[in-house]
Amino acid sequence: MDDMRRYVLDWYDANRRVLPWRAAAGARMDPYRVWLSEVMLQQTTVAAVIPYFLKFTEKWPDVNSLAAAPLDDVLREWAGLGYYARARNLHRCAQMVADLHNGIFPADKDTLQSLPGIGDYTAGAIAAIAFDRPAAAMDGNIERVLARVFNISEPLPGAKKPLRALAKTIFEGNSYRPGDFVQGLMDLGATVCTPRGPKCGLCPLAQGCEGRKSGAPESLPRRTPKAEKPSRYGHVYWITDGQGRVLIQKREDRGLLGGMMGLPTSEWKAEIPDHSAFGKENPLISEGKVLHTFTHFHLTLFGHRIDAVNTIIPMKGFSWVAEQDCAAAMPSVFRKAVRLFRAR
DNA sequence: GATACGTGGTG
DNA sequence: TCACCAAGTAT
Repeated sequence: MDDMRRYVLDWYDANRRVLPWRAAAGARMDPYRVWLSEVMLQQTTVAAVIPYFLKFTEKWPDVNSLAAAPLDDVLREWAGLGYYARARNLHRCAQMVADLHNGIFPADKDTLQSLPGIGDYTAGAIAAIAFDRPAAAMDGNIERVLARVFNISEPLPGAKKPLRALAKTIFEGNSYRPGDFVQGLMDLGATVCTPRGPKCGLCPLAQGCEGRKSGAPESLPRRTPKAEKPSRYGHVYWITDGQGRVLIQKREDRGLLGGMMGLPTSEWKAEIPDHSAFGKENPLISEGKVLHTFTHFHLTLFGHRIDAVNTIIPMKGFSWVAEQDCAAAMPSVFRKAVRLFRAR
């Protein structure tokens, strides 16, 4: 086990990735930047996160400035990154750190985990990376590396338990460079022990890797197959005032796309909607459809345009905005819809 | 423990 | 092309 630690650290010293949230080798990390990057990286690729991280840190360089910002500003900047509960929790967490901890992030894993949006992994990662504490932190990369090195053939999520026990053994109880060890293991998983086509020839752990000896490291970790995604259908509306403005809606602040801006839509149902209900009095102009896949269902939205409706007084939650910049604050599904309508 | 919750890249 | 996947958390 100590060999593994040394191999990973040596490899990390020679191969560590340069990332915007990372300090120079050996330098102290800013807990705010560690926290912000870890939350953004939850289920999200490095490439997708980088521009958002740069935007956020430029606009809000520390936790107090983020805490002082209106939630709607934070949601606007988060638009397009997905999993919007993260942005709502991020803002709540910033306010709690600012108000309850005088703007200083706690270093203790359990205290970190009590904050909104910080779960088992993120709490361990912040404790280890920002404060160099020997805390267990198991993300998908480390899960994969461990499943291969120790040849854990039980499929996920059942394998979570033995993997978690393994992680606890590996991370806790050794206080030599715990932050670098966590990051080294993650970099190794991201660049060498990759989900497909692992580069075992470049791996510092290849010699003792049981998964490699078994002949099919790429098949690890195994997963139980996921259920097929159902489909849902609805309508999306492009309602203009004839003066370059379009009607938008702020969505309910919980649930799917909670608190985000969007175009007005009907409910999304499992049945394909019946257009004939409007009969020949149909005031809508059909504009094609938007296809989008969320985590747990496929969505088809039928587009409709209503032009020059300048007599509408927006109800609560609705407002007129300039067509040009309406998409910026919206999640991707609505950006697709805006693109559809503006292309005409 | 199971489910809700986004998005863009990839083979 | 399209199912799968990537630095998970909350309920």
